[in-house]
Amino acid sequence: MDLSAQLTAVASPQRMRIIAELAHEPLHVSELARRVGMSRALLYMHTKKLEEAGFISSELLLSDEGKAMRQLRVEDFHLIVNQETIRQAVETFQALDNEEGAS
Amino acid sequence: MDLSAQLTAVASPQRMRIIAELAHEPLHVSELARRVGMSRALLYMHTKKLEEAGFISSELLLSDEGKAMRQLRVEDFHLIVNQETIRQAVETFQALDNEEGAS
DNA sequence: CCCATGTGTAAGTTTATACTAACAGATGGA
DNA sequence: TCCATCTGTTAGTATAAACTTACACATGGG
Repeated sequence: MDLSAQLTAVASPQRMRIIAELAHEPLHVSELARRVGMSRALLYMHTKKLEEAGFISSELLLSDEGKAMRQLRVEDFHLIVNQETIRQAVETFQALDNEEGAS
Repeated sequence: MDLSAQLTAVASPQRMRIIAELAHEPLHVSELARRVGMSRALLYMHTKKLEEAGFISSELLLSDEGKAMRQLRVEDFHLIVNQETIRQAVETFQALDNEEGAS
């Protein structure tokens, strides 16, 4: 997962809101949807991006009533964005472009 | 300029490429367009976003031949993205939402 | 005068992202 | 059985971002 994709995933205010909410405590999908005020379908798209970028993780649990629930939690992460890290990221995806073009 | 807007501005691979190029040396618009391989019109949109977010700055100069040229250069910046900075950013734009709603 | 270089910008198209509505299935309790 | 809760997913729409094309204008040199 390159820096650009990670930043794209985290740049959205809605997804920041999700991270902030989960940083307070892990929650299952429906409860999170209520707290941030969005549909599960939409939340699903956002959490999918966050999970692919490594910001959150999910685990299937059984609640006390025996119902399956997906619990979401925040992963530890620490991104630094400056000239140096950007230069490195650009070198990385230029290398990837060369591989594709060389076939 | 909030964190979300800054991250949105810098998350694009094309804009990262522009920053990396300008980090090497300041350039005028047409020269930068040639190096990154895009039209001036498109470059204008990208540099506008980068300038609004504070990543680059521009200055109108006169070249040796007396032609007006806009020189672009990278500003110093250092963004940190973790649970703490995201939590702060979310508080900030929730406060803004309240101001709007209170009118 | 015309051409090459530089500047900015408006208008339209295309593509990606965000979002809504609707479906299908499971469990436990009244 | 029916209702409330939970899960996942598809298909369509609406909005935003990215990109192209084309214009207008300035300077210096052949």
